[in-house]
Amino acid sequence: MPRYLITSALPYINGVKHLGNLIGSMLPADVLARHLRQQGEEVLYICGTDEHGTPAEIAAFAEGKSPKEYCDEQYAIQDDIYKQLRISFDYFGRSSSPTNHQVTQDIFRRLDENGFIEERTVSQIYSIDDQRFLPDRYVVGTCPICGFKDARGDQCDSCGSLIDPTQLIEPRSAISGSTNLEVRDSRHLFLRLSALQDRVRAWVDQHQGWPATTKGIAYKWLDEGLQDRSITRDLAWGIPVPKPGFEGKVFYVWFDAPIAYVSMTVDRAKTSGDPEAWRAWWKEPGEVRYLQFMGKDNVPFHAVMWPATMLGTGDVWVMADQIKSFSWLTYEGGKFSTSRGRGIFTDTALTLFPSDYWRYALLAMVPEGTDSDFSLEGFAGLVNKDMADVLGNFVNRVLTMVARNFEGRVPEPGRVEDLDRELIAKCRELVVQLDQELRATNMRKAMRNLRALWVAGNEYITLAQPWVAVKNDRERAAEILRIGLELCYLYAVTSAAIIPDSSERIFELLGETGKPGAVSFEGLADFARLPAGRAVSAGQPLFQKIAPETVAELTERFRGSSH
RNA sequence: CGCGGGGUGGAGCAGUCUGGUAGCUCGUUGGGCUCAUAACCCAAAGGUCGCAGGUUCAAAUCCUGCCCCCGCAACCA
Repeated sequence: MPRYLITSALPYINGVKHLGNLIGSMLPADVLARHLRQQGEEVLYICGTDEHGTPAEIAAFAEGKSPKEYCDEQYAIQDDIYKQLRISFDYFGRSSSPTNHQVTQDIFRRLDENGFIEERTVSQIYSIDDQRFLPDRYVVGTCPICGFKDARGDQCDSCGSLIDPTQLIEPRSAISGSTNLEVRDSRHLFLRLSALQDRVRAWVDQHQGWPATTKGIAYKWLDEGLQDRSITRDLAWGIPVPKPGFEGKVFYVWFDAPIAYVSMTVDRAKTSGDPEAWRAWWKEPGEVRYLQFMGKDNVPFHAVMWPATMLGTGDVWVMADQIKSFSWLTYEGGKFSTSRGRGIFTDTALTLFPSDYWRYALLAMVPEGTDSDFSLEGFAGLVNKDMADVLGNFVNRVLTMVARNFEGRVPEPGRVEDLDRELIAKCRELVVQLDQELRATNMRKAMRNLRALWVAGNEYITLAQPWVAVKNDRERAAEILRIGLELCYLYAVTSAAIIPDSSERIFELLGETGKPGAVSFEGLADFARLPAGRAVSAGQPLFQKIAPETVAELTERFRGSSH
């Protein structure tokens, strides 16, 4: 039985992430991690913040802080949000940790020893007043083609032309606005991806089970031919390059970020008392099944660059078996935008509705394959219809009838009929399917399956008509309601990975002391979990509906500043 | 001719790789039920599968061309 290693693409440290970032990497990964643990599998789910690079340095500077201080604060904020969203990381680390410095430098040395590192001189814009080199996008000026005043150094946002920063008319620093710029030469180290291309392709060829998006992007890069890529930067905030002549330079964030998956595992091993425990996850390829989750923008790095890095070391590494990529979640038909305040971000989301509402709705609309659109109306529809009407109402109607007719206790088994047997057979089949879809990371299908289970329960109660039986056939009513309670138990267990809080709430109502997330699907549909006589409680409804006025108000509030 | 993804009943999506009665959720309409958060269950209506052409006994699915939308564009996370 393999061990399961799961990683979500590292969220960048700079600012709170939006709903699209959440559904595109962490939420599906969390569901898989929870589900596998629940089935008794050995799982390690790793994630953390990606902290290096120019944007972090500039954001820190803007707040008058050191990058370290800034990252410490931002890390705490993000960490707290993911806890509230019940993302069940086994470890949520940081790419700036001392361990990552060490691991990244070690891997670099191996690449260097193997001849995959090459020195080159590149010309870049240097800002004398900012005392730093400027990445292309941090140089702005007038577009030489269309005359747009605020064209960026890499591309003009107005006419779309690709430009070189040195072509800009009246170039200035995007950081300070200074026009005191010059072109300077700087020595950098390149990773010879061209020399690793064949190995990467051979590795990609071994993985036919990847989503079409992943394969498409990976082969696109390989078919165009991998270009050698600079892995160093003239920055202060990052991992120092351990090579004579490169003092004062750091690694490019995209070099050290994926390596941080390994480092974070090492950090976790250190804190757990067995410093060598990380090897079981990264050094024993045959024993581990490794699944990565990310938005499609991250695919080139996970399917091509990072594998090239690891293959280039010549060492044994666990590499991805599955690269599960997601498309974009648009917001009310357009893009989420931090600067325009358009869209809902995770911190705000948690102040509006409970975590489970977001988890359920986002997973039901997950952009698996094609882009999908988030609208508050759609969100409210899923919460109101699926959660409140179908699941919440089911639990409520069963518990209420038990409270009124059986003194709030689990009835003794009564007379069984064909209808019951059909329901049980159906549930058994759906539970097996749900397990299969979740393991295959088919989130949409899994969600449909889960909902089908809920509908099956409502259909059963409607046909069995316990409200009639309680009047004239008590033995039959007992069995129907006993099954109704068993269905509640089954719903708690099957939805534990999706909506963990609500799932636990159902267990509480059923008088269960354990956690639904610790109960495997094995034998779940036998309908014999609840002891007769057990007191259950008819509490408040599980979910509150979202009113149309609330939808209208929130739609207006998050529409953003311009159009 | 930059790259990738997409255009399927009112809305959001699956199906396209491996051609063969067009499927799911919501919404709408009708019926049932009345235990429950005016909830639940059943049924029906509604689509020339972006446009044009081609291959085939047969095309949403394969081929060619065109139109439109979204995202990305390698010192950008």
